[in-house]
Amino acid sequence: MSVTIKDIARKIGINFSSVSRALNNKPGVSSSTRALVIKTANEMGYYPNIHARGLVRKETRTIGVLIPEIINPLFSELATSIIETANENSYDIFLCISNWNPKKEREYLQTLKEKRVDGIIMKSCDDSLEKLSDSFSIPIVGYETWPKEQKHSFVSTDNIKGGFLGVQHLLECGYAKVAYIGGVTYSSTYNERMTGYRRAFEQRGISFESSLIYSGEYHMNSGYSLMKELFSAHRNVDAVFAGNDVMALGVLRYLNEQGIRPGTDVGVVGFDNIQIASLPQIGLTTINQPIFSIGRIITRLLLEEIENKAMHIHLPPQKILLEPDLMPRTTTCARPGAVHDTGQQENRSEMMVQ
Amino acid sequence: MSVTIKDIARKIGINFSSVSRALNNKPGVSSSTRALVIKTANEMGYYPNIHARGLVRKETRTIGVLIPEIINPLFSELATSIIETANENSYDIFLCISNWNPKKEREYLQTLKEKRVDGIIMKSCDDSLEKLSDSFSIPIVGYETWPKEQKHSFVSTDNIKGGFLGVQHLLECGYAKVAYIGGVTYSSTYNERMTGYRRAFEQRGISFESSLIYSGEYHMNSGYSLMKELFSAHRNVDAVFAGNDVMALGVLRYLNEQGIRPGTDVGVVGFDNIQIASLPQIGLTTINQPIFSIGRIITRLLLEEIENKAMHIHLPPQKILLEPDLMPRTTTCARPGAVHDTGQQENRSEMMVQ
DNA sequence: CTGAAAGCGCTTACAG
DNA sequence: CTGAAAGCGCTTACAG
Repeated sequence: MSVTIKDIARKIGINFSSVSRALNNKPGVSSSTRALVIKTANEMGYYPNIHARGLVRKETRTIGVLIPEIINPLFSELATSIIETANENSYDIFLCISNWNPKKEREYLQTLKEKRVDGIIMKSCDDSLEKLSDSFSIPIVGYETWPKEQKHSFVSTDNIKGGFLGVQHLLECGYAKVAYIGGVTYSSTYNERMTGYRRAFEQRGISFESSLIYSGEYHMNSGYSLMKELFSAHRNVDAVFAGNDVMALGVLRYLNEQGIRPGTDVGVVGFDNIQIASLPQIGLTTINQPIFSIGRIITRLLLEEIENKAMHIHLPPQKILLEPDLMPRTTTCARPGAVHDTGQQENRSEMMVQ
Repeated sequence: MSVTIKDIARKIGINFSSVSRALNNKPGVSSSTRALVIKTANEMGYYPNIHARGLVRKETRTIGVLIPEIINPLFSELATSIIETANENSYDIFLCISNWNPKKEREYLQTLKEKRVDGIIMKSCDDSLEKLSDSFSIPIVGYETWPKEQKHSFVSTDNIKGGFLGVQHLLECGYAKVAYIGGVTYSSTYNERMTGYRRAFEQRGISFESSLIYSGEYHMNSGYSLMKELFSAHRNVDAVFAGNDVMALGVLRYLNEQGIRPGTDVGVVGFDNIQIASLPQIGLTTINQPIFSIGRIITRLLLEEIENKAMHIHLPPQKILLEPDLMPRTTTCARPGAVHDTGQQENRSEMMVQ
């Protein structure tokens, strides 16, 4: 079928181990036979069998990436960034999509072990990994979610602070009844962003109403229907902190259908700062995650750990928290009687500056 | 390091070939030893080494997916659909992003060969594959772009018809000066969609102006700057057929900045029908590609070819062309004096119905 | 510099 | 039903 080093060796009339040495730039071959081997290999259309090589070298130059989805631009940007960084270091990517399904996540983790990837980058959608990861000799770096007992490094935006910044902004704008429309309850982001939400209230000495806290899924349709639900129960809500940008788009869609103006009538803040959020027609105020940096940092961290492991160096796991930023746009604006500076940078024309 | 079948065999005191048979549900082991093997394997935390297995079975249960990017929702939706279908058939995915770079594309193709993937799904960003694919014994199914000499199956939306539908719609709406702001010139989609553009003019007996044809990249920023360029050269242009939705978003952004109303002042039609296009704030008229079906069809076709190859069945390559659909929204509308039915379904309130 | 051998972890005919 | 052997395609000490 395919050409092997034995085929090449037979053709030239030398031992196949010399072919291997020649092809891998190892010492121990005369430059003349080396040249001949390379020439013949090209002529015969030879390319190495990575599995055979991996079997003896015990590395695959492949890293597994396990994320909940790829449709949300946050994750496609993360994946792009990871792939780029990995490729620069001649690693390839195995992509697994858990679809926010903890069971599927565990199955994939198993597959990645069997595929003998050199390392894993993952965003767990629950904490089920806690037990599983015990049996892991493969380096893993996590994004966002990580179990309490931290056995592996992970990188995340500071979700608590992000939630705090978003809700603080809404309160400073002068919105009075601020709801939280969060994503999946068993995800760490749901809880951390809610903690931020609470702290913003605490800081102002206001108590928040737990009846204004909703949860669903990190999808647009979920944002849409939760907003509908919220409004039919609490007509006087005048601001929403959404679990992420995609959900916020669903919220905006509902408001649009109802003829409710975002910003002026109801303030909306998202999370992630996906590209679409900055489109002038959308103008979604949101919390920025430096997702491209996150991808690079995670990948570099993982590659370091892979190298360290190969050299039998064991370093304690790292925890890297990145700063979120408030991106004020047109879905929030200062309201009559607002007391604080809103930090607004991209003002809408009708906005009141004090 | 890891547990192997030899470790298990040694522990139980049997030959490792029996362990293999037991673990793979092959006949030739007593049910009692089979049970013991499975139990012991679990206790020892055994999982098979896929590379060793692949080496002898000559399959990897992995398919390579080589696409230009993943940020454009069209491609993340395609990837999602491919991954789902592949997983249902217990295949995993190797993801490669060429970044619209023909050189990188060729390198990746090489990598995929070395990784011994069982098959490849690819969207080529140029026709360079024409030579390369000669040396291919791996089944490949293409999306969109394919070389003239068709040696492999491929699946595509009918881009010519799509271009035709979009521009026909603009002309029927009554727009007079319709520009084409296309993507990468060396991509097949650029050319096919332009062919559709031309045919729509021909059908009406109008000649089109080649000075209104622009090309750039399939990104938002490119749409933005090409629109700027177009407008500074031809102020009287009143409609744009964009190379894809992402470019159309850039066009809309520019119009928005200039205070030009899409639809009323300048008609805009995109291509792809990515989710965002249907947001009420965007309301982008576009050509739908049934991208989820495309992903399923491509993957199934590839899996069939992989099976056929294993059974030494050789079938001629297939060419599957899917129907595009016009999705009329608010970035186009019938203008005073328009002669034909526009087929508009989601009318904007100001729209004139005749 | 070159060849012969062992071995990576598995599967699969082949004997018994 | 079980064991011993060959082999998948490669790398890498070990002799010469």
